[in-house]
Formats: sequence, C-alpha cells, structure tokens
Amino acid sequence: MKYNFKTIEKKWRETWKKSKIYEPKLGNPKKKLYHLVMFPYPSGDLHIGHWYNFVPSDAYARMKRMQGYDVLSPFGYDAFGLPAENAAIKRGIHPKIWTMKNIKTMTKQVEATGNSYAWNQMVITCLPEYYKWNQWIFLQLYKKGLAYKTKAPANWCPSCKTVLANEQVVEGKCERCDTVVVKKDIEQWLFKITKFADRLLKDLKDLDWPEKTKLMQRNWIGESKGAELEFGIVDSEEKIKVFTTRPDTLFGVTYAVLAPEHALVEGLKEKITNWKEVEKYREKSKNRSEQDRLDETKEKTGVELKGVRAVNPANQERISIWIADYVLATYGTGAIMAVPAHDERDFEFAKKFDLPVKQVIIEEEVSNNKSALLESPFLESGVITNSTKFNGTQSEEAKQAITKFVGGKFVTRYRLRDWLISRQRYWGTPIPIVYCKECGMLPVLEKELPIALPPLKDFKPAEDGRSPLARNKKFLKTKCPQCSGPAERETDTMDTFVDSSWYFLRYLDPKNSKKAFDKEKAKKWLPVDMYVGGAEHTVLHLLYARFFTKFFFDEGMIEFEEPFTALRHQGTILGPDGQKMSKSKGNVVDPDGLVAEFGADTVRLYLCFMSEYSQGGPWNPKGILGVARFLERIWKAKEKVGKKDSNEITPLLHKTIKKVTDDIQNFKFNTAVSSLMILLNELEKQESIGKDTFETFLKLLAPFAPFMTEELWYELGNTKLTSTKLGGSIHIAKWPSYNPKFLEEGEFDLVIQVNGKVRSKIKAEKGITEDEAKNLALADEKVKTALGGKSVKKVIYIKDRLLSLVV
RNA sequence: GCCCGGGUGGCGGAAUGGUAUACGCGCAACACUUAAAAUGUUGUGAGCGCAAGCUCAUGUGGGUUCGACUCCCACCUCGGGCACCA
Repeated sequence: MKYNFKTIEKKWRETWKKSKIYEPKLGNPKKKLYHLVMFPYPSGDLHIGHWYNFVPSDAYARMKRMQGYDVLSPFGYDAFGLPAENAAIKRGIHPKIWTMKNIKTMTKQVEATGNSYAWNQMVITCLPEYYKWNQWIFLQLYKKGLAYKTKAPANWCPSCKTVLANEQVVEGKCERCDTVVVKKDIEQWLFKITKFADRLLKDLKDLDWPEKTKLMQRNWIGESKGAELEFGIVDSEEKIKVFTTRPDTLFGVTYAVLAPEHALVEGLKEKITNWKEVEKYREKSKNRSEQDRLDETKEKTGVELKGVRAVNPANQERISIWIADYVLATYGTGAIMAVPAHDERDFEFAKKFDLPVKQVIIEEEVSNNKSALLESPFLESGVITNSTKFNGTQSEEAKQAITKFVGGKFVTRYRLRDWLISRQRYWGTPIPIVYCKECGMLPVLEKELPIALPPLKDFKPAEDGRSPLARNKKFLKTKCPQCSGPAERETDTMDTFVDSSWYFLRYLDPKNSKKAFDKEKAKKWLPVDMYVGGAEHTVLHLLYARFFTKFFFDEGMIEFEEPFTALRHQGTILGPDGQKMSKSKGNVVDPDGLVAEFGADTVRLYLCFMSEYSQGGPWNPKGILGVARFLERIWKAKEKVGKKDSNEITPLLHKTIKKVTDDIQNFKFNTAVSSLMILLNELEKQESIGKDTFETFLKLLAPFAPFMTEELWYELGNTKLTSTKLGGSIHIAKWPSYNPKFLEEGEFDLVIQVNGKVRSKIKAEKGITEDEAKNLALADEKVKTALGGKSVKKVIYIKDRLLSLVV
C-alpha cells in the first residue's frame, strides 16, 4: 500500500491536538527544558524561512521530550509593528483586524508543520492583556530612573511633514516621496541600557552562544579603556574635558577639537571672534542629512574658534581649539585632544588645516632623533620622545604615569547608546505618561493600566512630529493622577523590541491578569535552555532581552541574570537560483504547496537534510525527491518486519543511535538524517527486519518525521487510540540508548600507509594491538611491494584505524 | 578602512591531524514494461593503463608533520557585521 500522507497527517494532527501530548504540566517539572523559537511577525504568510527556523529545532525539542525532559515549547506572535499600519492605509482595514486575521491563517500553517508546540501558552503582543505589562514594566523602569525623556533626533521627511521609521528611510530618502530625509530633534523616551553595559559585556562569556554572535555583541557594546584629562582655557575658568585611549601621546597634542554641539562652544561665545562663522558651521552640521553622511568622502571639515586657546596640562603649551563634526557629541566627553602624529583622523585634519604635527612616540630609541616629517601617523606603541621626563620610557607603561602627572583619571567608556523607545506611530504600546499643566510630567497609576489603543482611521503622524494618537481627543485628554485637573497623555508608542524583550517570561502565564509573570513559575522554567532564531537579531533583540532580564533580576522579580542559556541560529534558505527569495524575482519556495505535494514529513526531513543548519543555502527542487523516496522506502520496509533480528545489523544500529543522538544534540540535523539513510540502506539488504530494530529506527526518525513514525508505531501495536485518548505515542516513548560494547566490536578496515601514502587495506578485528596490526601489514603482498625490501624505521598505530610505516 | 566567517565532484554537502568526496541530487547502463513513468540493480572526481595499479586533486603559493580539507605564514576571492567611537 502506498504511503498516503494526506489522511495520515490529518489524523495525527487532530489526535495530538485533542490529547494535548505537547502541553507540559507547568506545575512541577522534574527535568525541565524550555525550548524557544523566536516568535514571528504575523505578516500573513508562513514562508519556508519560518519552517527552517521552527522545524529542525522542533526535532531537537522532540528528542529531548523522548529523553524524558518536561519540554516547554511555546509559540506566539510579535504582533505590533509598521506593516499592519501600511496594510491598513493601503486596504482600509484596521491594523488589529488585519493582524488577527493573519494570526489565524499563520497558526493553521504552523500546525501543518506538525511541530510540538504548547498552543495553550500562546502569546500575542498586540492584545491589551499583553501590552498592559509593557506599560507596567515601563513604569518600573521609570521609577528607577531608567526611563527618561530627552531631545533626540528622529527621521523627518520635510515634504510629507512626518516622522519616518528607520525602515521607511531608503538610502537616505523617504520611501514614499523620495525627498532627502533630515534629522529633527524631538522629545523622546529612552531606556538607560548603558547603565548595564559592563554587565552585558561581562556575562557574555558564560553563554552557550555562537562565538560570532557574542563577538558582535561585544563590538556593539564597544568597551574602551582610557583616560579623562582636563585642558584649561586661557583667561577662563572653563575647562575642556577629553577622553583618550592614548594618554601616552599627551605631549604630542597640537590642538583640541569639540563636537559642534558641545555646550562649551556656547559658553565661550563672548570670547570667540569669528562667532558668525562658527555658528554657520554648527547650523550646517545640525541639518546635515542622512544623504550627506552616506555620500561623504571622508573629507574632514571644521572651524577654528578664534580668540580662544587651550592649555596642554602636560607642558603648558597653548593650542588652538576647533569644532569639527568628526568629533561625536555622543561619545566620550564630546571633545578630544588631537595628536596628529599618532592618530589617523587627527593627522588628516591637521594636514587639511595646516596644523603642526609633533611626534612623541618612536619605534626605537635612537641617540639622535631628528623627527623627520611624518608621511602617515605612527599608530603603534613604542618609545616616548619629546616628552620631557618621560622620554625613553615604553609608551604602554607611560599611560598611567602621564595620566597621573596631569591629574587625570582612568575610565572605561562604552560605545553602547541608550535605547530610544519612542515611536511616533499608532500600532504599538502607548507610553503610560500624562502631562499636567500644574503638576508636570507624571506616570499613569498602575491600577489604570492598560492604557488601551483607541480606534483610529488615519495612521499618519502629525505635522508637528507627534504620533497619530494626538489627533484622538478622547485618548489625549485625561485627568491628572495627582490633582485631577485637565491633563494630556503621552502620544508616542513603544518600539516593538520592548514587546520581544520579555515575552519568554509571559509564555509561562499568558493569561495572568495580576502580574506580568510569576516569580515561582519563572524559577521552575527559566532561563530558556535553547533559543533558536535568525542571526539578524544578533544585536538588538538579544541585547534588549538581556537588559530587561538584568533589570528584573535587580528588582528581585526573577532569580537569573541571563535569559537564554544556549542560542543557535538557522541559516538562510535561498531561492533555487541562489538568490535571496523575493516575490519580484519569482524564486519564492511555497511551503503550503510542498506540503500538498509531498506531505509535511517530507518537507521537514528535507529541511533537516539539505544543509548544515546554521548555513542554509539554495533550495534544490529535485533534492526533496531524495527524502520523499527515503520515506516511501521506510513505508515499504515495514512489510519485512518479522520476529528475527539479525545480529549482523546490531553494531550499525548502535552506532546510528549514538550518531543521531549526538547530532541532534549538536544541531547537526543533516548528518543525523544521513546516518538514518545509511541504516535503512542496510536494513533493506536483510531478509527480515527484527521488530525491535525497526522500532528503534522509528524512534530515531520520530523527531524528523513525526506523522509517519506515529502511524507505523500504531500499526505495530504500540499506540493506543480511542476517540478521545492517545496512549503510548511514539513521541513520548523512551529515546533509545546504545551499548558502547557494540561500538568496539566487529571488523574494520585497517589502513596501511607507507611513507604517508595509503598502500593497502586489510580487514581486521577491532581492538587488535600494534604488534598484531604490524604483523598483518608485513604479511600483506601490497605492503611488501610498497616497502620494496627496505627496513621499517618507524611505526605509528592509530587504534582501530590505521598503521603508518616509515622506511 | 577595520573585525569575523567561508572557498571540497556536474550540484547540496560529509570528514577538525589518520581511508578525501559519506549521504542525497543529477547523470549513464541494465532489469521490469508494448512504451513511458515509477521502482529496482550497478556505475559515477580527473588523467594514464587491457588490467592489477599508478599519478594528480579540498581557492593560490609556501611551511610544519610519518601523515594536512583540517595546524602555521602570505595572497586571491565570496559572504556577514561595524563604520570618523578618540
């Protein structure tokens, strides 16, 4: 009988759902395993990339379940975001209706995969029952001073008169009207993630994450150790504070540079003789568009602050002060000491404006150091020169000494910026803040939560840069929580990354209306043991989730500091042409069509088999035929199942158990499947297949092909099925274990090398000694020929593998 | 520019110091068939040879080693990330 996947898959999908075998009892797990896939955005269509994220990792979850773990594998939707607004504008459907409809469709599609999700734990972030807690968390951060409001630049389209999300800026231009986008300063909310920079960096080292991902997070946090030094200003009480990683070059400073926005510029206004010019430059750099920045040829610009001079604290030398936009206001102190001889950017700037270059570090100490004109800056460390009493010391060692000499201090700086969470958008979580004319800015009372999104028809931000929520008077007008006088609500909504920063906690208790999450339940199930998702979320999502977790820990709300103990990324599946899939290229692989043609098991198996998981690669439409044949052959092999087990197959069976177990554990799904294929190839050569052997084979295959294995398991009389109950399912059967004894017995091909070249292979018993192997080799005709009568000088023996003879 | 990660048959890939090319796709021949499809069997890196076999081959060039896809050095190339971070 041919394998009829359609009826079989339908039958088991329904049976599993009814019997709830994938819904763990959350109460008291003996051996918990929290397996999590990154929840998708409900775009309305589950593409093959989703399958690739969800299916192989489900194989991992399934094996763990069979190994006796209480596996929690939940699923949900990251349901706020811009596409819903765009769809609403385009088709006139409300974002919520569009989103919920998509969720319904996608859930059906996800169910088709046969994945073992605990559907009863579903989380949907755009529902008030979820975003209420975003607001609550915001209030906790606010209370601790970790949520604050400040002027921050937003993307502004001067033509549409609207704020744009980053995704709406395409190559520095507005995606709608192609106008060059500028930065506009507006009051926005930020989370103080920088306060956690050191811990976010330090705690990376213990995580079982891809090294590359950890490295990217490290670079993003960007730790740099250096000194903070103060430069005096002639005839002024003001000081310029600078941050430098090279205090050893202090004697080589020939000018100082402030960021154009630096507050001191304003403070020195009275003294500056070319104020007009200065102001013009400041204005220009402020209005600098994204486009400009992208086009920039790296040519340095700047203006000298004429009439003011700074004093080098090391040698009291007077130096010029400049403003230039190559110095960033947002990093360090917003001011630098310029050492053109030892810094590339300073060198370039000095050359353009004809500023002095003074070398203070040389490669080696020479008796007569005439400093020749430098053609390029000398960036390495070396020996100090031209620096009075520090001459002749090693520059690395002089760092501390020189810093101390001028009364500076050593500090650690981070590149990481605070997290801007304000969005001037409709489809997100409203920020729970009100503004009262009398009492000022106040947080919403916790008992007032959730502040629900009001219905709205027009989703474009207002011309003053405010969110569309500002147009809804019913939403906007409220009472002051303090004086009950008239007040206005904050109209910005939160970045959707807020939603995804703690959803893994909510899964335990998605309906809890009293708390965001329960400490006791969290203690039992978290942290997440295995997190699987795309590498594109390497930096932002993972960093934000770690930040939230550390905050919750500090607040005593949970007892762990890192949310994701282990992390794996799936690769990207490309179209058959090797290009990224896109509708316009017409190279999109449609999973629904594949399921209809081949069945879910086949699609699952091929996704696991086609490539190394983290690598991905092009989809080969013919390749899937291989695994389809494999399943058909298993279906046929069932007919050969008899009582007698052949001993011959036992060593291979045990080898396969070990290989499949190890490979799934290590996310090497492709080689796990290939070892099952090898086993089947051998089983087919047998007259009859033992029932035990076949059952073991089915169990090993069950994580990959849950439907067919369940059906065969049932036909072999293991699964008990009544109209409402499922007993003895293969998916909760005990995972096979191997006997190491079988791996050490039997025959192997002893490879004989002479002078490093393979000259012969001899069948031998496993476990033979070096002498036995040598005797076998020396008796072999081919080896004799290769040796040519010469005497063996050296013998290398690798047990159960190879003998290397050197003559 | 800087930092990572790759480059293996016609194709997807396997092998992390020990038989290079497992497994699969494709291709070829044969069997079954009136025929085709499906299925099954066998073969399949390149070159030389009737053959046993020999030589060459994991981006390129060098090195370490009895032995290198694997380790080291230099270069070529593709992909990813960051990008004036002092």
